[in-house]
Amino acid sequence: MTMKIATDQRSQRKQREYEARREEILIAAERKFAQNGFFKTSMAEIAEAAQFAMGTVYRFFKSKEEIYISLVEAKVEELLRLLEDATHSHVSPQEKLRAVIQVKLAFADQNRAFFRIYVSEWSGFDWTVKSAFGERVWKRYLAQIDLVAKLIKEGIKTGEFRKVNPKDTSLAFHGMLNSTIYLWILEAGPKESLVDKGECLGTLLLGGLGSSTIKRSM
Amino acid sequence: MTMKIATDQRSQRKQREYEARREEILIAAERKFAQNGFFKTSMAEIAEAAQFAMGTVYRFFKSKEEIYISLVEAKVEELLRLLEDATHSHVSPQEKLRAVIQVKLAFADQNRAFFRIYVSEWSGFDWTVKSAFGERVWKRYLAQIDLVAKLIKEGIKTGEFRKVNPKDTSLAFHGMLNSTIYLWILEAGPKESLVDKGECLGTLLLGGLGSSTIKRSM
DNA sequence: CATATTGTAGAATGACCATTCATCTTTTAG
DNA sequence: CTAAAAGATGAATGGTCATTCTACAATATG
Repeated sequence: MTMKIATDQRSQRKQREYEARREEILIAAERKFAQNGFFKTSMAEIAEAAQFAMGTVYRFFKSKEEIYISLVEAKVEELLRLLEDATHSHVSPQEKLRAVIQVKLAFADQNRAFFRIYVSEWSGFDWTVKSAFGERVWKRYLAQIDLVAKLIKEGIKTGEFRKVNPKDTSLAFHGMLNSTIYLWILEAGPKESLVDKGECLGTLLLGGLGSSTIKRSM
Repeated sequence: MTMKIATDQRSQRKQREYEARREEILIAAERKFAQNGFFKTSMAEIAEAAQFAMGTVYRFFKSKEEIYISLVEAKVEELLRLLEDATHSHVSPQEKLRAVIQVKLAFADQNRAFFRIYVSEWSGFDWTVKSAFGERVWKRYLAQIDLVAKLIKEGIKTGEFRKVNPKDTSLAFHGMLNSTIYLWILEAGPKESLVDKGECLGTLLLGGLGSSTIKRSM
């Protein structure tokens, strides 16, 4: 019996170590993919960056594609979850909208390397990796759009927002966010804070560019 | 002498035919690249689509990369020129902004296949093809942003626009446009008109989402 | 019409890289 | 300590192209 327990514990440790190694590979791969993209990153590079031999990497992932998929999918899901949470913890549509901005920008701030991949893929992804995957990621993106579209619809109902097409507007909103994030990734060293731009974006979206006296019900 | 002229004319025809063939290859390549992206399009496919043998394609372009570059660069330049023209033929910043929207959407409408490439590259391009090129294309994109940023600055000066950060706002504006274009490319058959969405985008940008009474001087 | 020149063809070459596998090393367990 | 088992290794394999090259066709020239 004691034997059994000891064995259990040891295999638990094994399990943990396995996960840790897997994680290390993912992190190394994230760095490489962000640097050179999917096609121009070789398994040899990934293995080297993770400090394993190629064969070993294959013990953890059955293909290069699988690494990529694991990477992107995990993060996309995390982001979506964060967004959902954020919108649950606010009441007015306007506040929710601002929360979405904050969450997304903060996430990008935290996951710079990943976003480098994601933003360049969200648009043209289907042709990169098998489409079953592309579709799953795409679904998540549409879910984000939907989430915001619902907010907008809600706001229209309460009279807080003008009568617009919710989906188109949500889409435009995401475009605003993504382009802001992407330029920041390309240009900024860690100098300017991405999150700071959220305030401006929120105001722009809500109040528009026109100079007619704006009532910003903060 | 007559000889000379005849030869000249013949060589002119040759010249024309050369250009025409080159063009044909570009068109075929555009279709293929839009379909499968840069990496997953082989020279064999391009050659077949253009109805030439591979060796022949290489008489016109020295590499696959060169085909891609010619393709994207020509269009990017055209778009930028169109945008510049459009902004010269209007007076108020607001009109100019709406013109930008119209031109860009109309261009996408006309160049569906190309935009499929462009929008997926504008963000993550550096890793696809040599960066000297990536940079040139990127410059054009920044030029678009600058163009609009200037409009905005102008509008702020005339009091027509609110006091915002012109560059950030311009960036957000382009994000709106690009995401709208891209979803349209992915989803729509030729059913809905992209250009029709321009009206909504313009109004959203100028008047914002907030329900405060908007004065749309349209 | 003959031949020189220019254009076309697509098979052969060579580089690259994901994946596999025979071998070596470490860990486990009796 | 020692024989299995499990893990790690990186050279070898095989497939996929971009690019080149040699042979073939069309066109120009005299």
